[in-house]
Amino acid sequence: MPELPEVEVIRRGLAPVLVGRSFIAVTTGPARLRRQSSAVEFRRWVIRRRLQELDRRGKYLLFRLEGGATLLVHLGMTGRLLLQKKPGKPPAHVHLTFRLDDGSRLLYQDVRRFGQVLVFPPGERPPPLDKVGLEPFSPGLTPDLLRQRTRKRKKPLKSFLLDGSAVAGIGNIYACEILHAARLSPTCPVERLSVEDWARLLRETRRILRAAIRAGGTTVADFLNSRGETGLFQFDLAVYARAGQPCRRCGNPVSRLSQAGRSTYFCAQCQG
DNA sequence: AACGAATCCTGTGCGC
DNA sequence: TGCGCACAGGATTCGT
Repeated sequence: MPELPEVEVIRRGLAPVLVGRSFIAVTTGPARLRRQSSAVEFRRWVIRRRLQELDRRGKYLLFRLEGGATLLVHLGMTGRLLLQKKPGKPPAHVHLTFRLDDGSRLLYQDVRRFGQVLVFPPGERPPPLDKVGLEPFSPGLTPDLLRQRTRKRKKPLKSFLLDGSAVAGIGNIYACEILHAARLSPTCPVERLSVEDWARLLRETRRILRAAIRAGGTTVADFLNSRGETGLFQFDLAVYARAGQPCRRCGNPVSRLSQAGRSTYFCAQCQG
């Protein structure tokens, strides 16, 4: 479900409430996530540890705990982190419940169970982070670097954006929107892009991600922030899930094709 | 090495 | 109304 903007919206919602608090109990549900630490590991490294910082890398959330352990959360497709101020009837598909020292609860809910919740002891770098590319807002990410990294590579531009090894945090929705905004074809092999093309792509990437964060993320089906609220950026989407409807720039009907098993929405006129 | 495809899950919405 | 099928925002693993 959530891409970089949605994860960042969750981070910004949780950080002011959670930082400085400590976890006092953890409960695990009957069904396991794709990747999930054991209850014993959670108790050992998370319980009675104060939360010092809440960071984000790509689509990963990193809870930095007192003593140096890290709790890593990836929301997969349908994961949610929900904050319950007062104990109430928990919603369905809650797989983890963290109780806090002020009586509130942090729930991890995930219908499809594609998510990950893993704890890493102090000093251990979480392996999933090794494959995460540069942050889109990092000053080190430049058009020249992108041009260098894509020499003699024939991967279609859309797949390149999705795989996250160069630029982190972009998923299917924002890949489609960014390519449309930059007027670049999703099928174009990356080796054919000029430095000017990469500069435009990078500019539009930053503009769209920033706007989506400001709008509280995109809710197409499942996304809710930590307070259970939807985002608003779905009303600003130019192409995603709009096959057959007129392109907002030129009026041509939006096309749809399948790339690497995912739907790509684009305007054949604007993105030729 | 660098691609694409299949895979892990459940829920929803469509056509018949 | 019910059934089967396609599809859904991600990351990993496997085959070519």
